[in-house]
Amino acid sequence: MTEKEHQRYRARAKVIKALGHPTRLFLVDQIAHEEKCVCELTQLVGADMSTVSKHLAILREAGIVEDEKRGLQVFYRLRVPCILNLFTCVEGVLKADAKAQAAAAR
Amino acid sequence: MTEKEHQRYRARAKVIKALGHPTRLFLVDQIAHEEKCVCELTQLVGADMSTVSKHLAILREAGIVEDEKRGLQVFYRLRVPCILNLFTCVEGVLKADAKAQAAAAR
DNA sequence: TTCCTATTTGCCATTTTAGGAAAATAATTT
DNA sequence: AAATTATTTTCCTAAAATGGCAAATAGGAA
Repeated sequence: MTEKEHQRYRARAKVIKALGHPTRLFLVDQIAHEEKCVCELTQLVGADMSTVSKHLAILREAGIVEDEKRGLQVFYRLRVPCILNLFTCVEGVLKADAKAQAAAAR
Repeated sequence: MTEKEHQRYRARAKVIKALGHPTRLFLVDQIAHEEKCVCELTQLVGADMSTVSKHLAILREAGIVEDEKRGLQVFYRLRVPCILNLFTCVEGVLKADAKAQAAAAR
């Protein structure tokens, strides 16, 4: 792997890694169809607001979501909708797992 | 987020997290179209074989790749081709980033 | 201004991840 | 059987990620 290649894979990995956390996946799902403020997301997640804020910051820095401040609140929305296709694929992996396990048990 | 939901998101995150590393993304790319043995992948990556083996194990445990031992060698291949679509989406994120940066600089 | 609310940031303890070196396994070859 | 090759596992250390609490920041309302 050349240095240039490595750099490219690092950039890609940063985006994917940002999605590699249960809470952040949940957040992406929550704002998939309509923007929501941190306060609402905090309630939905059920963790400290600072924790949720930091998760959102990671998604923002990865370029997956964008934010907009209106009054006191900050609203987050999905920036790249194709992310949702990813979920379909991941479900495919999990389904293949279930099938393989069933076959192994047979 | 209920416990059941959390469990579901954790399973999904495990799959995605497995992809969230430069070397593992590179490995997936390398075996995308034809299986390769650990020895060949080790040379391509340019790291310790034990390191590469461990990365492959993470991908296997996530259900993304599968392995087959033939003689002394172990060959790895992609198990879920839709993973490759993900790369397209990630490139989209990176491209959107570049565009936004260009706009901000203007 | 002062108070209140929403959000982010800094700090800290804990856990997880990464990667190399060496040892352990496994299948071939001599 | 002994030596060789490919791979995995174990051990260990360094680095990064997590998450809550408290403090800082920012905007709006009294």
